[in-house]
Amino acid sequence: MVAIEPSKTQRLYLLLKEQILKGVLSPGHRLPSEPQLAAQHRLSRVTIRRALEGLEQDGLIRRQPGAGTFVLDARPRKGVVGDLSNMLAHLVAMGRATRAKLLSFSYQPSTPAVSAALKLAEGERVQHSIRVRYIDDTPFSHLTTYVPERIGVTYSEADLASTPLLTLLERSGVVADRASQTVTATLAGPEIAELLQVEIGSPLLSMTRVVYDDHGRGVEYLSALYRPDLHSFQMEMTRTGIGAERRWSPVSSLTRPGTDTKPLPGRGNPRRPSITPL
Amino acid sequence: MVAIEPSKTQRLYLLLKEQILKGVLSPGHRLPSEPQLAAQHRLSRVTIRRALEGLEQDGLIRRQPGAGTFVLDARPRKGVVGDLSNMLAHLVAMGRATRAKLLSFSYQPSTPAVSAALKLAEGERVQHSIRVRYIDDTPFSHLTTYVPERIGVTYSEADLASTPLLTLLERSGVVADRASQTVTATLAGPEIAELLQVEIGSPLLSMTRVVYDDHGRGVEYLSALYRPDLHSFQMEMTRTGIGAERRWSPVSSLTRPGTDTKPLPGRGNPRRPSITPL
DNA sequence: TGTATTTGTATTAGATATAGAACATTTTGC
DNA sequence: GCAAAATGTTCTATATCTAATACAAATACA
Repeated sequence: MVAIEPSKTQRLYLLLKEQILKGVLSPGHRLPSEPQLAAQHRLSRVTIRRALEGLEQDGLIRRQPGAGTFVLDARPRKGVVGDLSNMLAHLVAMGRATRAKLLSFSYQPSTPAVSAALKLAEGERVQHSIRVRYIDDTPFSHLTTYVPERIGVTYSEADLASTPLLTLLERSGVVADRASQTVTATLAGPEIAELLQVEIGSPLLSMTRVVYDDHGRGVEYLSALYRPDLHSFQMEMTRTGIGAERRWSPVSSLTRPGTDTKPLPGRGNPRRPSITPL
Repeated sequence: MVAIEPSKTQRLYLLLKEQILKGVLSPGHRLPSEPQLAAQHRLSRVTIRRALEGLEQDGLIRRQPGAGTFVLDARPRKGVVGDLSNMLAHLVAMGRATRAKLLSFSYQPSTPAVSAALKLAEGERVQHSIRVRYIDDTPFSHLTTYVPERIGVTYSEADLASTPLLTLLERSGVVADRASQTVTATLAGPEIAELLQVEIGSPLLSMTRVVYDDHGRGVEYLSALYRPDLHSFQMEMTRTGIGAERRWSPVSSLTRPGTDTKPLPGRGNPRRPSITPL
C-alpha cells in the first residue's frame, strides 16, 4: 500500500506557485526552460507544461515562444491585508462594501465540544448560524457561531444577516469581558471551497474564538475560516522591562491595505486595539 | 484548460485526516459506512477505500469487517499545544527535549523582499540560515532566517545550531525593540513536507516576523512554518474602556500543553508575555 | 438463527496522468 | 541571414485513477 500523494503535476504547480508568491522568484525573473525543468525535477516535459499552464492561468507567469517563461508581477490582488483582530471595523472605516450571507439559522442541542467551550450544562440548547462574509462581492470569511439559547432568542434571523453578532449580544445586555482565540491552518473541503471560491485542498486560516461575559460564562463560540490570500493575522510587539525580566508585549495594530509590514512610527503610541465584531 | 487539482483520493484523505486530528470526529466515533461515504462525497467506493487505507496506515482509524470503521485515539502525541509567541521558552520550561538541526548556513546578497523588510541598502549582504526544530524527535518547525551581515558575523554556525537566534543577537549588543509578525496558512511543498514529516499538500501555519532595534533598523527576518497539528497560535483578550470607546486589548498568554482553550482565572492578572527567541 | 449491514476482494471498463518523441513556430543573438 | 534555443503542438504508449458491479466474509441485532 502506497502513501496517498498528490499528482506530480500538482506538486510542481504548488511548489512554483509558492516560490513566486513568496518572492523567491522575483518578477521579471526567467524560469529555467521546460527541458531544463524536466531534467531538474526528473519529470517529463508534458508534466512540466501542465504545471506551467496552471501558473499561467493564475496570471503568475508569462510564456513567450522562443524566449522563455517569465515571472509576472506576483501577488496580484493582495489588496486586503487584514488584521483578524479588527478587520471588519477597519474595512468598514475604509468604505469597502461588506455584506454577509446567512446560510443557516437554527436552534439545536449543543454538541460536546461547544458545550465544553461555553461551559454549558448537559443538553442545553444553542442558537447556531453559518454565514459567509463578502467584501466587494468576493467571499473572504466563513463563520460558524454558537450562542446559548437564552441569549440567542434576543435577536432575529434578519438581525444576524445585517448586524455583527457581538453588537447584537451587547445590545441584549450581554457584557463581553474576555475572549480567547486560536489560529491554525486547515484545508478547504468541497463545500467550503465552493463558498469561499477557492480550490479544494487550498490552505485556509482557521480561527476559533470563545467570548466570555463578566461572570465567566461563555456567550459566543465562533469558528471562522479565512482565505490566506486575502487576509493574514498580524500583530506588533514591543520590548518591555529590563534585564532578565525583559519580555515582548503584544500591541494590536492596524494594518493599512496595500501597506506591507511596517512598524509603528516612533515608539510607544500604541494604537487602540479592537476585536472583530463578527 | 483545467485547473490543477489534487486527486479525489488525496482530497478525501486529507479532509478526513483534518477532521480526525482537529477533533471533529472524536475517538471511538464510527465513520459512515463506505457506501454512505461514497454517496455523500459522490465518489466510488474504490476511492473511499483508498483514502481510508491511508488513514489506517497512519493509525488514525480501525477497520473492522462487518462492524464498521472507527476513529482511534486521535492526536496520539498532540502533547504540544503551543503559543507561537513564547513557545520555545515554554517548552524548555517544561523540560521537553528540544533540538535544532542546521540545514544551511551562508552569506548571500540579500533578496529584494528581505531587503525591503529589513530596510537594507541595495546589494547589502545577509547571513542566511535554515533550521528545523524538533521536540522529542518530532519535527515541529522549519525556520528560515536572514540577518544583516554586520550582525551575522558575530556568531558562528555552531552557535546557531545550539542557541536561539534572538539570544545570539542580544549577546552581540543588538537591542531588539520592536517586532512585527504575520500569521498565514500555506501548503507543504516536497522538501518541507519531508523535513516536517507531513504529507505533501498538508496545511501549515506560516509566520513571518521582522525584528527591529531601537533605531528602527531591521535586525532579523524570520520565516517560520509550523505543523498545525502540533501548534496553534493562541491569544487572550480583555475588554477595556467604556461606552463607544470600549475595545478589545490583547493579552499574550501561556497555554499549558494538554490544556484546552481556557480563559485566565479571575480578571486582570495578565501573564507576562514573551516572544519566541528562535 | 437468520437477516441486514459492514468491510474485504475481485473484475471490468473508461478516463486521466505521465513519459517519450517528433516537428512547427517564435525569438534571440552571432 | 542563420543557427540555437525556447515554447507550441501533436502523436503513441503505458501506468494509474476512478467508476461500477458482483460476491465473499465478518459482524450486529432482532
